Amino acid sequence: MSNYGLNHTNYERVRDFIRSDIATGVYPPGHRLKLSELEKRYGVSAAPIRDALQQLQGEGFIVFLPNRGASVRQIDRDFLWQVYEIRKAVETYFVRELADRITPKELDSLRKALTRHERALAKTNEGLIHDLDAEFHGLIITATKNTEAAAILGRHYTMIRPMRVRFGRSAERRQQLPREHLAILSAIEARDGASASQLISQHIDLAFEDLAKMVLSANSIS
Amino acid sequence: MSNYGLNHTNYERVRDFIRSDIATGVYPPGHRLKLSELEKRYGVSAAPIRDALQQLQGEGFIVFLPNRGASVRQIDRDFLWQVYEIRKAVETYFVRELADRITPKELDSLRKALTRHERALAKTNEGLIHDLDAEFHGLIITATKNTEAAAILGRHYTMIRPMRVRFGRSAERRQQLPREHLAILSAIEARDGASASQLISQHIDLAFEDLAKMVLSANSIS
DNA sequence: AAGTGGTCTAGACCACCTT
DNA sequence: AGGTGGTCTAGACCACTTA
Repeated sequence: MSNYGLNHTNYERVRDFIRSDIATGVYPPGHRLKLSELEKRYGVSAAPIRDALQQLQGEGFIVFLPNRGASVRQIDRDFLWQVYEIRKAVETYFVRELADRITPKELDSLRKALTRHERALAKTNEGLIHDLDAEFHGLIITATKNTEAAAILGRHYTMIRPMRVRFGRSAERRQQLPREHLAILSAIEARDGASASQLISQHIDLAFEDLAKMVLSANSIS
Repeated sequence: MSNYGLNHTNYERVRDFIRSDIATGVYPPGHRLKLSELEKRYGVSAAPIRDALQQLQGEGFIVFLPNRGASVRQIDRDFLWQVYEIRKAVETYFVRELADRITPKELDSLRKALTRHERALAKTNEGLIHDLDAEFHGLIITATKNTEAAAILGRHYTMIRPMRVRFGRSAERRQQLPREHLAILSAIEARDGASASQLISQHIDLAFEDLAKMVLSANSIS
């Protein structure tokens, strides 16, 4: 395993590799993470791998069963709904707060993120689209300086990424997405917290409905 | 170590013991959790203790520094503020949703929790007061069936417990607390989500201001 | 009863701090 | 350089599954 990144210990590197491998779908939901396989893949022995897995269990990415080790967390419809409810609660609140106190620099980074997102939507790379969508929403939370909230929502984004990438977005939704982001951005620029909050609430509802629809129709054909 | 509880492995038992020892102030913020000491205290070797510590790092209770092991997370004023902001975002949202759909049974458990809290306030057991306060707020989230939100807020409650217990509440606050809870409960009973949301927002603001004041005055004398 | 794979112990190794 | 304490390896042990 390379020394890539700034992490100094094996368990930190292994943790970041496994988290990334879960986010990119290398290990699908429910996949059993066996020590022997992980030892081969990452070239270290059991202890640093167990350290990494336990930390990821604390973060909610994997689940341990006593004497049965770890598997990747299953993302069912109910969990998906819970995550979107939390996003709505947190993002509607924070965007309202933010509208009053956002700086020109922060506004500029939001505009740039929106531009990047628009450009990505022309292509069909679902992973990139998801990440730039996440970036836009992440910047709103980052601007409020609430690192704890940013960490929680960031973990949620990472957890649902594989599902989002796998099922994609409907064509209409893909068209609507940057418009909704622009509307939110404009409301923030106009210092209209109430509107921004209202818009982001609708935006998250639509995102959830679209995802739920795509998941459902995918299930019914398979 | 006893087989107390339903946990089947040593790392699970150790994890629960350490989490509880952090919540009750046995290990204060900043305390370095040395393996040799923990091995003696819990009667097991390094591996299950490391497993437990890594999981607690994932949950946010402790922090690892590379090659320096684990210490209990420091709760500074900024983190406290972040946690209360998240509580406001989540609880104002969920109580609004809940007002429409709460069942008589859930209402009853809220009433009972309030009664227990009122009785506890007569005594001066800060730990119990905190736990029953947490119970009331926890029941609101539990009633929404969002286990992920309940887990997040529950962790936050556990993290700030030692500080809350150490600095206590002002006499006025202690008087006000059950009245505010009653007002929130009444608004929920009246199916008035907007009022309940508004009341819980003020309630959390007052709780934060009181805590911040107590911490500040304690700092200025010490 | 054998096989698989997770959990735990003992001890080596190594990074960092102190003298 | 020596000491402290965290990290990692090898292997024993043990729970659970399958035959």
